[in-house]
Amino acid sequence: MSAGIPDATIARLPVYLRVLNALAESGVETVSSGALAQAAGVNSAQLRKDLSYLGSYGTRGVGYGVDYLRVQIGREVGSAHEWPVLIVGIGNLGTALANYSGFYSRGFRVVGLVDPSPQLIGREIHGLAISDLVDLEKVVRSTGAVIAVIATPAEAAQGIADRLVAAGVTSILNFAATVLGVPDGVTVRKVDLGQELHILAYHEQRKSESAAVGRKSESAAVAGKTEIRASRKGKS
Amino acid sequence: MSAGIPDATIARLPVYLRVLNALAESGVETVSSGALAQAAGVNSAQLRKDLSYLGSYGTRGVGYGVDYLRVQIGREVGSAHEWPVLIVGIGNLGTALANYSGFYSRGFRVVGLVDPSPQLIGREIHGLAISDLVDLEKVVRSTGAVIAVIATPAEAAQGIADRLVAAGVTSILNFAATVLGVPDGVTVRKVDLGQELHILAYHEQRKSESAAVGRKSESAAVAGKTEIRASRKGKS
DNA sequence: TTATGTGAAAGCGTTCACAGCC
DNA sequence: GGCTGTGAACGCTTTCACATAA
Repeated sequence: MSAGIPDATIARLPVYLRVLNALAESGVETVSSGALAQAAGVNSAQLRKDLSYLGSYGTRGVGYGVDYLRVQIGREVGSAHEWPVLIVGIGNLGTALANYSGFYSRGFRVVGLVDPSPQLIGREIHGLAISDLVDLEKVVRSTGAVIAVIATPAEAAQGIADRLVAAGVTSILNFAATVLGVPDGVTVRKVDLGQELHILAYHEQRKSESAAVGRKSESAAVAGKTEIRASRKGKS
Repeated sequence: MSAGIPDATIARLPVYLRVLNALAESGVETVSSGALAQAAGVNSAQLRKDLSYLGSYGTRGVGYGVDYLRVQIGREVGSAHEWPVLIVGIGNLGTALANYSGFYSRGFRVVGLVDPSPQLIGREIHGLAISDLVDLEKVVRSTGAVIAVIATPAEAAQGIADRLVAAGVTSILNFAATVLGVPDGVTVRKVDLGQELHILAYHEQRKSESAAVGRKSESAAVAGKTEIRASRKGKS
């Protein structure tokens, strides 16, 4: 069954898929959960549990068939479905997103670029012309996009979100530094580029603090959980 | 005490700070947890719990002093500390990050930009010239940066990470689509721009599936957890 | 014997609900 | 009376540990 897969797992599936693709290119035919997990940077139990949500695609005592698993994950990841995506705000970030090849390989198609700047309107990125912000609703309707990315300044974000929702968009990825209010039934995910850096800085500070303590009393610092290893994303 | 604040809380503090700054500008002197929480897009209990990690800075029956709370959060968020940050890979994403004002307001200073492209070397962003990748170690040492951002293609990321670590960097924010191996004591956080979009698409698919079911049997769809509301970030 | 698949335990983070203080 | 601060409950995620199957 493919019902109720946790968000955390959904987020990792594309990573597994990328590793599997690399393995397939190297001619590897079978892979164990341990090897796959290491390549993907996760615990092997986690990998097995993640895959178990999709079904039992491994062989006990052997491992997973690389090609078979690629197909299975691919189905879930949505190579099946091609999602048209609209990007609003074609500054540096919006341009980076429009150029981002990672979207394409996951089944996303950037079908619309919107910006209010006269210097940008009409310019093309990968053959797609930037539309005027005043035509936002028109672009949403003509492309049929239900997923949109907001990469505008914070001040503009709420107004654009309102217009997107009114035009039929039901999922928004928000890069603007503001909290968006949307009606029920619309999903918003917020990405804050500063946030991640901020968490790093916090740990960095704690590292240097405990190092300072360590100089005073060696044992105390090393005890009480050293736990400063390479960490992965929490995320959600 | 400021020991062991959860990552999730650390990630939200800057949001609170931004809201408080806006309130202060509007001349508001006191704010309740409910009002602040709403503006920040979180549950009021969550906000109170988050603030309780910093200390007891509110007044029961009254609320929080806007200015006082700004100072307290500001201390924790690191306006105290100015973090020099290095960005490697000045493509669209790297440029977007170099221009991102959100870093500055959180106490980060972009002190180095590095790229191998001859077309980019020497160009300036906000008065900071792009250095040659071959001088990476030199830049790390001269700037004293311990935090670096990797915004390069996936193939280059691991090699650059190795060089950064060897040069003394201990925290890396990785935008490249690859898992970085680093020694103990070095922290890596990975940001995958496709991942967030991917989670949105998964929910979008489930929305349309349950809508289809809804057309067949109205009650079944609405029962069993409608739970499609505006969601926030899971973080990690 | 080997490696998967999965209940059970542990760990985190969020939310509830109310005691405590102004 | 009102709002903060927080123990307890809840839910989601990760990890352990082992039964299960090749």
